[in-house]
Amino acid sequence: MAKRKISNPLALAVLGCLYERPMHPYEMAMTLRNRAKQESIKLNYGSLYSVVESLERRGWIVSRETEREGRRPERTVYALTKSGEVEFFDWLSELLGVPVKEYTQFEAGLSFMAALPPDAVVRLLRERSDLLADEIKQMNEYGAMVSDAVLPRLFRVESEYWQMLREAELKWVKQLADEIENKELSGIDQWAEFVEQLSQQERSE
Amino acid sequence: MAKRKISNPLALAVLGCLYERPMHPYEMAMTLRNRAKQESIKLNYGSLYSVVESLERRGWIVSRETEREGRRPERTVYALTKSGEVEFFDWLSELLGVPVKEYTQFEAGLSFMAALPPDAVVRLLRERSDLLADEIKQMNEYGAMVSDAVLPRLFRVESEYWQMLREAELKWVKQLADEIENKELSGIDQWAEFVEQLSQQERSE
DNA sequence: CAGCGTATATTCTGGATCGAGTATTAGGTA
DNA sequence: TACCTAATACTCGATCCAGAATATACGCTG
Repeated sequence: MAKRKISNPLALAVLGCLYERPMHPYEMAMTLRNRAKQESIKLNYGSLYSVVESLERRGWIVSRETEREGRRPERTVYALTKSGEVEFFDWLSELLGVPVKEYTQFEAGLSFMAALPPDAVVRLLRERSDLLADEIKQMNEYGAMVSDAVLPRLFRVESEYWQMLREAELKWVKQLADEIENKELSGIDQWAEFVEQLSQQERSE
Repeated sequence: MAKRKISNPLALAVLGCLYERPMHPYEMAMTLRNRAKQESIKLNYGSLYSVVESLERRGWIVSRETEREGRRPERTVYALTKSGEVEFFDWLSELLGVPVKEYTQFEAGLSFMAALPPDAVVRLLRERSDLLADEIKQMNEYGAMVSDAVLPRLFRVESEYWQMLREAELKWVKQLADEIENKELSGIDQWAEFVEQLSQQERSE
């Protein structure tokens, strides 16, 4: 599984938009926004235009025409090519079929958790739990608002996935906080003195 | 919560290493490798040196001495400063206490799932399940090998977290595949014809 | 002891990425 | 009608970062 030459998920979104019909970049951005896809694919204008450029270099999309309405800025409309369609399906299949390791910020934090005193960690994990619970509540409220008639589940599985991950995390974080508090975590007895020792060090300005 | 000036998690790892004792960059890399932290924080040499440089520019670390053993390449030893220690704790606390949105590849794939025919999606999700199950099995075997005596749980919570996420995903992916297969997903009746329609389009070379 | 792979330690380069900036028009309002 | 804000559409520049390249030393094998 060699690394894809273009790996920014935003490029997949561009291919996905053009799979439906030709568009200019700003229109793709609007389309993604309207469908709430920017919740699952990071959209920023700088990246959008540079990604479109590199897709064109690869020959996966072609610029069709540059139109202008009135004296608004000129806009370039792009269309998907045959090879672009192949790449789209191929990439999409790989994303769905093959799990890859992703690095999360929280994981990085957990890696160095032991540098903080146990009680501070418990406090932070509780704070995280609360914020996660809020977020989940909001997602539920929003989800209840959007009925199947408006947007069938088919088009919002990605947000269900994300919500599921957050719920799983919430449960886990609560449990970890409890385990630390109840001193059930192996290594916890050395932890406090370990932290104490390290905090003695002198630092230059 | 303004964006951190240096946001690469590898920088946190550098601060974390130097919190223990002064080191040169290559030594940090080895330390992280030995503790299997590169499983949760992406480590690559190019980034390591550039991150160290920018930490120095910020004044969070200082270069102490450049030594050389024999005629091996010269190496620069860095130490944490007071402000670096402050940044380390501050950053670490934020990572643990405040959940942030992260964009995963799979989510991006799910966002455009509807572009593939239902049966293809089911096949891909089953493939993913199998691979996830393998991965989980391997993590379990590895975890059983590493006893608490060797490496207390305190120092491997990050891998437990990751494993938990994968297990949750596995369960969810299986369920989604079943729902599609049993046509329980709302919108599924239009799906097939929607795909059919789009696939009719002509593409330039 | 010549040769080869691996470990040590860092630098270099070009492409990716992000946020901020620019310019125009449309629409609302006081 | 002059002003303000929001929307439209894109561009620019600075930084970030991955991967490859470089250079030396060590240890093993035949």
